[in-house]
Amino acid sequence: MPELPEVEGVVRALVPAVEGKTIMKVELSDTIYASFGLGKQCIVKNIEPNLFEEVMQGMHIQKVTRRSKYIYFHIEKNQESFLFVNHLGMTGAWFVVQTLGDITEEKFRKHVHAVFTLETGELLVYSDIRRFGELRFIKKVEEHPPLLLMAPEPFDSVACEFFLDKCALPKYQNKPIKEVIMDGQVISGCGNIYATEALFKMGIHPARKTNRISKKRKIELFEAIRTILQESIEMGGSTISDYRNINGEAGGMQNRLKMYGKKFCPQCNTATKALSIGGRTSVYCPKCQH
DNA sequence: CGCTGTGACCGGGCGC
DNA sequence: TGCGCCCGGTCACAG
Repeated sequence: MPELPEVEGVVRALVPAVEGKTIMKVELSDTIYASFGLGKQCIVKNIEPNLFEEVMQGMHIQKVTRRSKYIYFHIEKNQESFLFVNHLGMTGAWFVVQTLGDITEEKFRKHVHAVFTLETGELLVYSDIRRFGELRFIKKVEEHPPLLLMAPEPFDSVACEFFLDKCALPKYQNKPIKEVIMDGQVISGCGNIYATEALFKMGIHPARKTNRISKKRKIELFEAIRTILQESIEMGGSTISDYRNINGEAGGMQNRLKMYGKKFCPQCNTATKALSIGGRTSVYCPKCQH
């Protein structure tokens, strides 16, 4: 499951591999075409697959950046600039290879959905096992309102204050803190893994009502989230199931996780508990987290 | 109008 | 072996 640190790793790998190159050709999977025929929009959103292939042809990739868990390809053709936005969903992955056979893992090779042939002859490949990811071609972010509603980047100087302000709103006050910190409109890029870790580090029960945490502790919690996101970026992200970096390598952060997916608390050895908060499994230590 | 709750999208993996 | 169900990030849409 790619969260912010994993997406950051993908972007850092994509930058030197594709920036400055031109897309000569795009081929989308039969699955994408078939879904469109059935009135669905598998992976490619808000545009007909054949039109997507056509419009992406000849696009020059100027920059690749990350915004929350989204990857922005800043592209340009005939002096006109566009945005090609990707979310990896649960199982999306990018590869830059000479041939599709260079993708070593079969499960990724089996689920290739978009192949961009670059001017160098290399293939920029998007693979997505569960197809929860999305590829979106837009002129500017305003075209897709959810992108405008995202909280500031957690490393942005205003992010903590933004978080505190959101917590004070009636709609968030009475919610479990874990649900609030995982809300992309409150904090950007903090998914289940890092929310679980930060709450454990802080000794806060995931179901604790947001307004039952002092401002001081909220600030400390925000700092804990920011710190763990930073640590994970430096470790190359967490490889829990299907996340791979662009070279097909796993990250190293999963070995440092203390609570996510654990059966016993690493501090007191008590059996962990799990409950569902906001529809997501939330693991915690009943003795260390209150 | 704003907020809340729910469904939809998927296939790997696991339990029975 | 085989089947059915669970999981999850995000958004659309219903209520």
